[in-house]
Amino acid sequence: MKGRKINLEGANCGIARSLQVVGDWWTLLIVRDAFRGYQRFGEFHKNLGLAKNILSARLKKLVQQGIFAIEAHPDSLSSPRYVLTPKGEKLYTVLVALWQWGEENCFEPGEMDTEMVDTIDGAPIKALQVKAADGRLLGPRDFRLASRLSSADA
Amino acid sequence: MKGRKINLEGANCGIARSLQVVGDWWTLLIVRDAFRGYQRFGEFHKNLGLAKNILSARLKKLVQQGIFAIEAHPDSLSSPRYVLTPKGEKLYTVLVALWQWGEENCFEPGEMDTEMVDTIDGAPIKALQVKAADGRLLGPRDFRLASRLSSADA
DNA sequence: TCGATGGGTTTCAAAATTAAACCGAAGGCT
DNA sequence: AGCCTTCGGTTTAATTTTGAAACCCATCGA
Repeated sequence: MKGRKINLEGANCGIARSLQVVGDWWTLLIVRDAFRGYQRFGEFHKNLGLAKNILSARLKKLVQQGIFAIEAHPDSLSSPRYVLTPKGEKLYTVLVALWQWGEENCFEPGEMDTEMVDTIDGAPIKALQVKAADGRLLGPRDFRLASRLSSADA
Repeated sequence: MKGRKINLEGANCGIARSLQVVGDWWTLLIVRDAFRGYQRFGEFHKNLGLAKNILSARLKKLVQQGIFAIEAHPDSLSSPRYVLTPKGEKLYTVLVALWQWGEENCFEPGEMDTEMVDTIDGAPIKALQVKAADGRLLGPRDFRLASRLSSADA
């Protein structure tokens, strides 16, 4: 995946396309921090501890791809702020999914000391669930990929 | 992120932990293909077009981390099969989230010709939604990270 | 037995990541 | 004004990772 390219097979797949955008090391952590309220280069840098040139490259790429927009703070010529665009904000579902999977599968019970809570009432948010069109809960093997056009697939 | 390590700050975060496991290039595509039914080294290799040494390294890591298990096909000494463990299968929510984000944000309207459908009735699955404990729909800015222990945070 | 597959490992070049040094602009202080 | 610090990067050089291709070996089929 050297040149940020994926073979053609995958390019037609939503997952592959998403990963082309946010599959880089650090990228989703930068986005996560943006949700935490970070906006400035130095904030991301200090919090994540990644090399500045890499952060610079990632932010540049993310701005190009419309995940972040640069806000050149209007009231002064101060340093640029990187703010999530609506497209970037929509990644929250991905972050929640990763958070939940990590919480369930990558921590000792009771090890994790933070949680995602509802801003309004402070209650933990509900676990994400994959559901069928009619609302049935779907498990890991209850869905498949199907061709939308042409014949109704096998 | 060179040595597959994340700084301490992030290590306490479910997202960071998840990415330590599945944040590598190719990894989630390998998992995706596993959901498609691929099990053999050569299948992943041919379909993804990644270098064999990298595939080898990824599979090894994923097996170690309990995402895949090796099934040494019982009825013969044939080649190993890489099958998802329950832990690996639970990644489907992450894949669905990435799929949906990609579909909405990385394709021209009508460009994508596949979809995720319910195995039972073939209907497209419902869009994932982040919800509050009480069922309210939560938007990108309607949640935050909170400390679980100690004082009730600011 | 011979060639072809499958499933890797080894090797080496190309590319990405890193840490650290450097740089210019803006702000604060005296 | 001069000086120092901070911020937001870029540049450079060393280290890692990745990728492509070559190679290995066990099994399979004829």
